[in-house]
Amino acid sequence: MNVGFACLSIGVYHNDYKTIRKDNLSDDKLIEIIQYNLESLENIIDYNIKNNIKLFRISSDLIPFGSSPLNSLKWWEIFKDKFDLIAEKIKKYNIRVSMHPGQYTVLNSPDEGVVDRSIKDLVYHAKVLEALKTGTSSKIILHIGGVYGDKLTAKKRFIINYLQLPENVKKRLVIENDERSYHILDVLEISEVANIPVIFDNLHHKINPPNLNKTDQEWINFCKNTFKKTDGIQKIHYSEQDSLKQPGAHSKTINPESFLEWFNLIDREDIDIMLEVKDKNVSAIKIKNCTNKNLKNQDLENAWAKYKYNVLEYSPKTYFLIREMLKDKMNLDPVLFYRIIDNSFTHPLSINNQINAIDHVWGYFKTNSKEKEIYLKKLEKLKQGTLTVKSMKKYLYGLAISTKMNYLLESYYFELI
DNA sequence: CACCGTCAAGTCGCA
DNA sequence: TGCGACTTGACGGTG
Repeated sequence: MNVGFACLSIGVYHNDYKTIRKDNLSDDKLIEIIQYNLESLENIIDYNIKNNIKLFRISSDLIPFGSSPLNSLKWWEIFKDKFDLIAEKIKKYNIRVSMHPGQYTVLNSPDEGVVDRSIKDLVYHAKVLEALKTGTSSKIILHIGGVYGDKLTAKKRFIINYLQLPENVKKRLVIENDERSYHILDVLEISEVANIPVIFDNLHHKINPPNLNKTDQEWINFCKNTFKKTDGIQKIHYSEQDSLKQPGAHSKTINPESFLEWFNLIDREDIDIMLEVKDKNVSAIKIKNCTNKNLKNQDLENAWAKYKYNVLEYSPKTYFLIREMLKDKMNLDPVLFYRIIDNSFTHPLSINNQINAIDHVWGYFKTNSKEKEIYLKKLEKLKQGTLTVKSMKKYLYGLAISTKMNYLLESYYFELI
């Protein structure tokens, strides 16, 4: 089983995607942004290699206006060297990459203009995966689209438009059940006719199930049959509901107990699981550690190094508890480890604890007396309430960047929660 | 410097 | 009929 995450990662410097508004668009600006975004992609691929993550979704934002006439650049030629370099890494480390066009790519719309733009968008996605020299197991995941008051006709229109797609897109396209319109049976029916692999999404399924009483395991095994040899091993999406938000909203983090309970029922090892969750790579590593039968103490030490100042900020008590726990190298319990950490984030924040964490982080910087003076002044303002914790953390983040303090930059302290 | 509204894409549910 | 929700960074304007 491989587990992966989508698009962005926490604790990776320069991993974001820039874009541009129509009003101030120019080729020069586009080139500048694409260069930056490819750098981000390479940084995340490097992160995945370092952390042995074999499944990853590339953001559609990689090339701004990638499928619009507003971008007429031959970016795959202009940046061929960079694409080749990233392609080599993806191949060498056997990372399965995919892409997932957003909610505005609707292949079955009754509006021809929308369909036309959607086809162009799918072609753009295929072009990225081709520029990265990936095989046809690198998929483009698409939802069926709208219903327009007549689902049967809308389904037929999806199939007709699908059949008109260029061959290189068809080879990569897979379809997924959504939380509103097309449940897993709808998607399997379309698959049956058009011969398209199906991605099962557990949360969408929970919210929008067909009128047929089957377990997730049964549906996942039905979907398995839609994957041909050239499609690679079966891929599914796993996410959990954010209890405070509207149905379908992804949780901040994955709860290992919930995941394992579900995963044990699925009872499959020959499967790739894409996690859809706010904390991205953090949950991917968490699930990797919780399912690793050969877990080493060092794995949890590495995980702890990234979490520790977040935990300290919320609960010094938990901070010392985990430190004690990790001293016992014989009894590794990753599920308990993560339960305690995640539970600490439910503690109310207190300014004293936040300042305590800030002081610990400050301890990393070997600074001159002038810088120390600036820090102490800020600290005083913080205590008086005239400076926010957010501003202070931003200041420390700037210091971490300028002093290349990788230990801090790779931690979750500046980003999580 | 921080914060807020607007923009851009397509669909659907609700006044 | 038309607006808000969904998403997210850019950007212009305000405090």
